[in-house]
Amino acid sequence: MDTELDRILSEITGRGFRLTRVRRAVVEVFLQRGLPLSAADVIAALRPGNSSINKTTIYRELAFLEERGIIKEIRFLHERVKRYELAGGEHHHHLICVKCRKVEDIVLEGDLEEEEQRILESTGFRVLNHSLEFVGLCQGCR
Amino acid sequence: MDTELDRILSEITGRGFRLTRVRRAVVEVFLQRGLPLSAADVIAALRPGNSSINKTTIYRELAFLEERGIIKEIRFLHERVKRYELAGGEHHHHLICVKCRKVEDIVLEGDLEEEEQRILESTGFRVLNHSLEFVGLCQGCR
DNA sequence: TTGACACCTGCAACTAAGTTGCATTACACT
DNA sequence: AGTGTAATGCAACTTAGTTGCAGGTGTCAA
Repeated sequence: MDTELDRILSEITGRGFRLTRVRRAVVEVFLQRGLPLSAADVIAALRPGNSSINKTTIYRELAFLEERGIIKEIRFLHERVKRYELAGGEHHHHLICVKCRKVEDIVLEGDLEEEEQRILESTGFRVLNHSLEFVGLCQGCR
Repeated sequence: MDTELDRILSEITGRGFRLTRVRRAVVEVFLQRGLPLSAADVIAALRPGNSSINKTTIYRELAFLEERGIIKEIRFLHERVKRYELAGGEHHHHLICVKCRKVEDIVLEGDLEEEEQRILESTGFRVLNHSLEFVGLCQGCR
């Protein structure tokens, strides 16, 4: 876990960027939570220890980490807020419980490769990326 | 095409709701465009002929049509606005071109039934709904 | 055809999420 | 320790959508 933190931090410094108090804290929050977080989530997570963080800083930090490919943006259906999760893990999707709002990761068996190939052949559209999420009831809420 | 309009309008009146100027106009816009529209799109489409439509009315009308299952909400990755499209058509997904922003409908061959069954078995999560979109380059932009 | 009532509409003011400009602070390197 | 640039904080702004309320209009019954 901490090796993962070190890996990310040295990826940042290795490319000549500064390792600031806020930057380190934001990355740590993503590692601790392991789930998609909004700017508000990050701010709430940092508030207890660090009361003076500004929302502008967090928004800019999230943009910074996204541009460097350390986190990536995701949006959930029917939600207005941007969320981010750590990039670089295994390719997965999300299960979102409509009742308790819990989010789980899911790795599909057959991924969408064949569908994307078929789309290219039938329409000429070259898929670069897809977004897939499942909405329903988690085990506890059924 | 007009039979489809009639079908929707009589679905509205049949359930005891009024058929107003704005309501009819909004449904017509969705039928004409046949693609996901934001509130701003609808307003822009109605402005030429009908300069006095208010954005509040459009937002409320979209909520009305959604509650009655006539349109449904969709959100595209990296977009902040809500979009809606007519419900009731064949189950499909969207291809969104990153370059020209054009949107095409796509019907998948094998749909996600088996995956959803597998998810239920392995995690206990009952999928009610999914959202899937493909981002890439359309034939014209490649 | 008219009247009445509930639904619909428009306006203004508000909220939430995110963004921008600018002055100040603090990393990291010498 | 000093310096330059990246990072930060504050305030003001933007965009998308929402709410309260007063007034208007479609529909149904008489």
